Amino acid sequence: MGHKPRKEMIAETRAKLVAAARHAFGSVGYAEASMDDFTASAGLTRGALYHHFGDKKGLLQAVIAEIDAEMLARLKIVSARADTLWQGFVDECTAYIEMALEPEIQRIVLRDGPAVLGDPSQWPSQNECIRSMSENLQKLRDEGTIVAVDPEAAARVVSGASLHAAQWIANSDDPEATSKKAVKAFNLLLEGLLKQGRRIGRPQAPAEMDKSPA
Amino acid sequence: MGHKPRKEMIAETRAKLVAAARHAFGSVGYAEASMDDFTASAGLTRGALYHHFGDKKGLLQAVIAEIDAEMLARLKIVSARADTLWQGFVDECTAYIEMALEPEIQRIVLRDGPAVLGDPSQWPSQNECIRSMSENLQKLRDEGTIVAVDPEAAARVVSGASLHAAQWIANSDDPEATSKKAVKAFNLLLEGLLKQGRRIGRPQAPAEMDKSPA
DNA sequence: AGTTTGACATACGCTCCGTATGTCATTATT
DNA sequence: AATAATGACATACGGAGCGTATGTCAAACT
Repeated sequence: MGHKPRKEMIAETRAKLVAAARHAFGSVGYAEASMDDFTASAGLTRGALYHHFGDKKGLLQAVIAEIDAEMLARLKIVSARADTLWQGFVDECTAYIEMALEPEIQRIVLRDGPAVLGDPSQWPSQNECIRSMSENLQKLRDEGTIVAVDPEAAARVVSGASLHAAQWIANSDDPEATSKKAVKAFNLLLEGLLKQGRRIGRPQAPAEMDKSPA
Repeated sequence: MGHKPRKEMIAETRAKLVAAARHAFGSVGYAEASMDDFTASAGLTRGALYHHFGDKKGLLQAVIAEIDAEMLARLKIVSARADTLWQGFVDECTAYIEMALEPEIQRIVLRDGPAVLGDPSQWPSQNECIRSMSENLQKLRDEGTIVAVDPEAAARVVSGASLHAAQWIANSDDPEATSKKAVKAFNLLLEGLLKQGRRIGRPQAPAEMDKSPA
């Protein structure tokens, strides 16, 4: 039985390192994660890490890139199966909030990432989720659903809002109740983007997710 | 010539440590700031630091509390001199964005703080700015200007939006242009909170800051 | 005056990171 | 096919930084 080809072994090593780091970063945080420890847990040493990723930051970048790609894929699925563009956009935002509730994403991508690598808007992965959101907003603008606004600008403030909503929910004593309040407030903000008259009347009671404008 | 009373000397020492740490954290970041270095720059040693603040995190907390207090004071001034509650709220948000552009605030409070101390919503200083914003929103709701929404929820998503707007602006190649786009998008979101009909008609051209509803 | 308290400095050990070097298998060369 | 060269890792070493344990000295107390 032949050994696996070289390329595969290398890819496997990289994958093992990324997986081990992802677990360590996600559970104890970047600063507390010992390189000796988590490389050992992958059956390797720091030698491999420095060889493949240059340094600890480089590995964090790789981990974030991986998570970011997964997030993007999930978001695409969500927005693709909506009936209208607006509904897809709203659904995508909601999904974004839900993803930001996951501890791994919150810790690695949303907290340690910016602290270690600087502002996400400068990342090479360019926060793919923002791009996706921008594209949707661009279409909504062309379609005439939302007012004239810079798509990227809107995408950034919206993602900021959803991100904080998620963090608030995640750290809340009663995530269920908090989630309802946060999502409602968030949806109100989103409606600020809609053109005059497209906004539907809202009952005072906790409303269902708004149906998209025809 | 008498030496200063004991209490004053101690307070002075604490202040010197906080000031030195604030400068170090703000310029090179929390992780890169050497305790030996910045305590020495204050004419002290780590002994004083551990005595007064327990550890490096404790000092970061003190620094953030100080900055937070300053931010709150500035925001109160801004909102106090507005003609209407809504205008005050909008002004306060704008001021929040502008403050978030300051490197020291951005780095210490918005990036390193959450990474080291966890989610700001759990901080003892409780993010005083959020509280202030919540109070304003509560009044706006009582007044009937905005729709029924949980004030804290709205405050959190709004601060998240403004924060990301600020980071985007701060790291932009052309802060002037980016600022215009970001603030416009942000103001649109804010209008989502207004009651039906209170929303003013918006021209397509980059609008001035909206005048408050009567 | 003697005792106690507490504000700070000094000293020590430990962990962790980055680099420099070594080793062995795979690939390229002739 | 034999040798050279590359590259994927492991090992070894040095340095920095942090936390703690201990020491010192002045101020407050009795």
